[in-house]
Amino acid sequence: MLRISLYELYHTLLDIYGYQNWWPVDEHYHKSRGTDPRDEIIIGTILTQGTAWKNVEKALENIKKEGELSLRFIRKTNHEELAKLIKPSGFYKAKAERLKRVANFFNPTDVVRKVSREELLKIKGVGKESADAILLYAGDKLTFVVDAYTIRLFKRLYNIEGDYDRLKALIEDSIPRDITIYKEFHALIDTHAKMYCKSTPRCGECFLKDFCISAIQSF
DNA sequence: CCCCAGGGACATT
DNA sequence: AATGTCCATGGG
Repeated sequence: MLRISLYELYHTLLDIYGYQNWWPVDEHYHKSRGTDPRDEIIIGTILTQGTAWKNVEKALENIKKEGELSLRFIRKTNHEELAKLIKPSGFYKAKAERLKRVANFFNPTDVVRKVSREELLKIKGVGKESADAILLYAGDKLTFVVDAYTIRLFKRLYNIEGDYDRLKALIEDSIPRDITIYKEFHALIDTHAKMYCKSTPRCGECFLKDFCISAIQSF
């Protein structure tokens, strides 16, 4: 028996924070250069692994400044140069290799809409969250993205334990099967987790405390 | 100084 | 199947 249904949670977060419009891309950049904005989403997905988005933005700016924010640029740039450009995003040597593998996978381009989750998961460096993020935000495929914030919020709010696929299935079965709602809900969860349901939560100020199991007990 | 951030691979138990 | 460790920069 949930104190607040998942769909009510979605609407509550939407009322408070408004539309997040994820995934953020520089539309003007891609329009003026003829590059694919989906490339930016795929690149950002790898760069943000275990890393604050602020640091990813620095890396993306470096790529724009010194090269081109596209998968073809990733393919033609050597490892050392690529690693140097993405250094601010951390884990840069591993991420340079992951970017190369993903960029080569999406060659020829425009297969992102047809690719399956299983195929993406075969790429070393692409786990469940990255695969789902690419599918949902770059491929407009109806699949929900679970991340560390989702697991933390749902554990506290509902006492639902992690396990990626179980949580993913639960959410997909609890809200309307709509691409925009999937995109927004995931983004809203992250926004709320960053502002209130942080590593050390600010339960006293949180507007969800009356619905939250953890807040009542200990915070 | 500490902890944490839009994860994932790999080793250990 | 769970848990630990490493990868690494930058901000609070």
